[in-house]
Amino acid sequence: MEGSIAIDAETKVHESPADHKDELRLWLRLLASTTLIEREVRRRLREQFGVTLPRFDLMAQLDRSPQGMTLGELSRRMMVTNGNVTGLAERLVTEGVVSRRRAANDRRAHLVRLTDKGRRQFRKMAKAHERWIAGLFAGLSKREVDELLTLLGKAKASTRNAVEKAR
Amino acid sequence: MEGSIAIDAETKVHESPADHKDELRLWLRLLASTTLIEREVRRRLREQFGVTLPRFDLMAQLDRSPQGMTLGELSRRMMVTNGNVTGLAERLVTEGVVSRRRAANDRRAHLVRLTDKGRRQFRKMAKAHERWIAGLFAGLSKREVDELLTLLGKAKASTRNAVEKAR
DNA sequence: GTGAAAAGCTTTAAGCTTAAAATAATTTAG
DNA sequence: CTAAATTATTTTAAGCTTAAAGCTTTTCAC
Repeated sequence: MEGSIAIDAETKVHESPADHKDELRLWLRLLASTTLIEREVRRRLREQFGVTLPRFDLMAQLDRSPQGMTLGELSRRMMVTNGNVTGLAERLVTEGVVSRRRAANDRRAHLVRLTDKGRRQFRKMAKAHERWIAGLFAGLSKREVDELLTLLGKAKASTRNAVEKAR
Repeated sequence: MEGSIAIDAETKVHESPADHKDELRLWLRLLASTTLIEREVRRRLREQFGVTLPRFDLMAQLDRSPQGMTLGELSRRMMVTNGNVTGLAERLVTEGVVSRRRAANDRRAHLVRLTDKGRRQFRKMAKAHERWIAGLFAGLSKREVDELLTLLGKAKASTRNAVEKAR
């Protein structure tokens, strides 16, 4: 059984440009799942807290670093460009939820961190956010959540590896 | 077996604000995986074809509908707002890869479709795109790809269900 | 048929995001 | 020590994206 399947797959590879439909479907489904959740989270953050997702994300990073973080580190963790973080942080400073000052040792770098107000606001939002996410995944068993975690971990590793090689 | 697990879960809910860390980790990992792939695809589309991801996405939808599609249908399939599609389509019409005309029966609606030039361009990009995706997932076995497809299908269903209820 | 509601689309204003180029400070090579 | 390379960040221009408000056309209830 398994043998014949493998042979079929091999045969296909040789008789025509390999078909990668399953991988393509996987990518489309991954993207759709993410978009669906992201859209809902965005909506609730706006309606219930009047905040945007990027701002919430930035605050979430800072919440884990009480001592603050440089803009560069923020942009790496958020997987967005430097310029993006510059503008986002600026708006959050204006709002008074983030503070910003020069780094002690390196005069190029700037440290940002949550203000007390920012931390209070974030903690409140984070609690709701965690409940929302649990609710959105409520149709999955604990086992399925674990499997997804594992498989997505592999997918991430595979992607990183391929991206690495492509350079 | 199932009973005891259910009781544990219940107990947790009562003794402390339920902890949903695994679901949260799952969401963060899902988002990270998607972002990683999306960033790479975006980069290659730009470098190798001088096209943006949203434009590629729009063309991909149209490629499946030779008879054309209304802007509303496009926006639903792409999971973006109407206004977004209006602008995107406009730029693609200017480029000459998409055509646009009033619908025959409904004078509110506009049908867009790929021009011959657009279709040729898209097909070329789509081939490369399919290879890229296969390459990014090359570290996964066929079995793992299938499992991910299944689990993500469940995740999508779970999300849709939760979003539905929340209204 | 007529008025109200819904559907399809566009416009607007604001904010997000990127790539690329520029500036300034630090590190490294020789 | 000095020139070159690297690092941290900002700026710019272009495009993407959204929510909300508005316009036009169609559908629905009566």
